[in-house]
Amino acid sequence: MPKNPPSSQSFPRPFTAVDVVIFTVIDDQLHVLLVKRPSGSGEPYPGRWALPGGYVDIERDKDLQACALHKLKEKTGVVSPYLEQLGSWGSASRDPRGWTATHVYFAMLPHTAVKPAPGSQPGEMGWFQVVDDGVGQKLAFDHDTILASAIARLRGKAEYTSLPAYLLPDTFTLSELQHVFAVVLGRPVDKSGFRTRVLSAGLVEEADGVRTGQSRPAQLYRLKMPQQPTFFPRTFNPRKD
Amino acid sequence: MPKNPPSSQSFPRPFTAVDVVIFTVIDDQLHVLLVKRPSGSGEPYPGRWALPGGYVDIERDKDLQACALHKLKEKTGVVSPYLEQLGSWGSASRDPRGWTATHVYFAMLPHTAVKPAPGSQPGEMGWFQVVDDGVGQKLAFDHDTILASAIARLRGKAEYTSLPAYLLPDTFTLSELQHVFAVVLGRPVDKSGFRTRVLSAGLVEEADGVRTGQSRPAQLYRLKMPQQPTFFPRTFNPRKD
DNA sequence: TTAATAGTGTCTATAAGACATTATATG
DNA sequence: CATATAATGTCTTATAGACACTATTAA
Repeated sequence: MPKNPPSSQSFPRPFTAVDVVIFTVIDDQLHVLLVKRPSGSGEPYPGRWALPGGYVDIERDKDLQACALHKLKEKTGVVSPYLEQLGSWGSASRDPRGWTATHVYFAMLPHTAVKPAPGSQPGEMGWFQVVDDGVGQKLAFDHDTILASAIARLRGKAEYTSLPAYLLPDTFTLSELQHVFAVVLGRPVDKSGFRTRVLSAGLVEEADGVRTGQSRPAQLYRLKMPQQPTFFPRTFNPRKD
Repeated sequence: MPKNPPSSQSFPRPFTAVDVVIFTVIDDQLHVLLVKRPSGSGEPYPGRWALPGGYVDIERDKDLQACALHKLKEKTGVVSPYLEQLGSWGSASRDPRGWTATHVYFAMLPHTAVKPAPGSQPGEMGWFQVVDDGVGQKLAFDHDTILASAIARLRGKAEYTSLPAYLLPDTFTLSELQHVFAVVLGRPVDKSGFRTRVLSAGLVEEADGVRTGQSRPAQLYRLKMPQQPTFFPRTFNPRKD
């Protein structure tokens, strides 16, 4: 990062922001968390829904990921979610307040882990169902584009990694796991093939206990290595006839 | 990106930079372009090698990608390379001059396309062979980490996409294509399987002419859709015996 | 004619897709 | 016993891997 006014560095700097795309599954549907833009004067996109985020505070945030985790905890109470970087968007035109670059993170949570934020007003924040490549309404800034990119990433990675597993609580049955893959992929997933795939990849290990219901109880499992997603040797590849 | 001093926005802002990891193949080896840090007083990491890049100029650069393309053209003369975003790195500590976030791009070029930059001194810029996860020496800033991440991305994507094809000129033989995959993956690639894979994925189409040499001439091919990489239905998966 | 590389064919291994069958719980 | 879902089994198909074989050029 070379040649710029040595010692002074007084040239104008863009704004630096962090936004977080937070996914969860509610009632068997993929949802994303949005917050309402404030309506004060001078505020861009007043009243519009937007991804949770904000400017980097160089006093408080030691790095970008810490900033993202902070915003995530603020909105959901969740401390260690699955979090990966999605990308960054920066241009002169995306924010009327000036040249802004935002670093976007991508989080996945079981809905059971979310605690309503204590100090927040109802109506300022909400879970929106994901339909196709968005939430069916225009968002603030370029957040439509960013959200579409996050959805594409999630669906794409669901074809060859274990990502959707992070939408479930710590223990789950194989049927629940299969179901959350089907929800993310938007198509049915074959049971037998799915089980072989998951078990032979060493994605899960048995946990104590079973899930009881109206029928035969199901074995509980947990992720063997929750720190990082597992890569399957092949993508899902349904026959096209 | 909400709630901050309305109207004023006079809080301190991080520096915003763009760096570019530029890969090419020289003499059958993967190489990356590095530039030497200036040695003036107040300059961080004087004399060290670093990724080409620099601060975003909000007057000149309309967005991050334009900034990356500008830096790429400046160093190599190349105008439309394969370019994708790698990620961003930002923290209080990665640059002694202050809180800095850099947006890193990832480019791939045929070495034949590179024109020596007109105004640059020799010794200020060089192609370094990639060995394992770096270039065998400590780089400026956190550029070791960034470079390792870029190498991992390239090798990883070579397992299931056509990315390495962007290291070749417009037309190439299937043997040349197979060879550049072997160079990137760091292991031999079977000829027959590779050809079926490439041809049935519709990655390439025949171009006019053949490559002549000491033996049977080889058909030339070109990428069918150079705008975006092709995804193969499976990863490479050599038997482990 | 030989060397060298281009290009094809054959066989096997792996894992997914489709779908049928068996197992085990509740009511 | 009926029902529901868990769990497993069977058969087919797609594609990679290994490697042998044929084709076509130059020297």
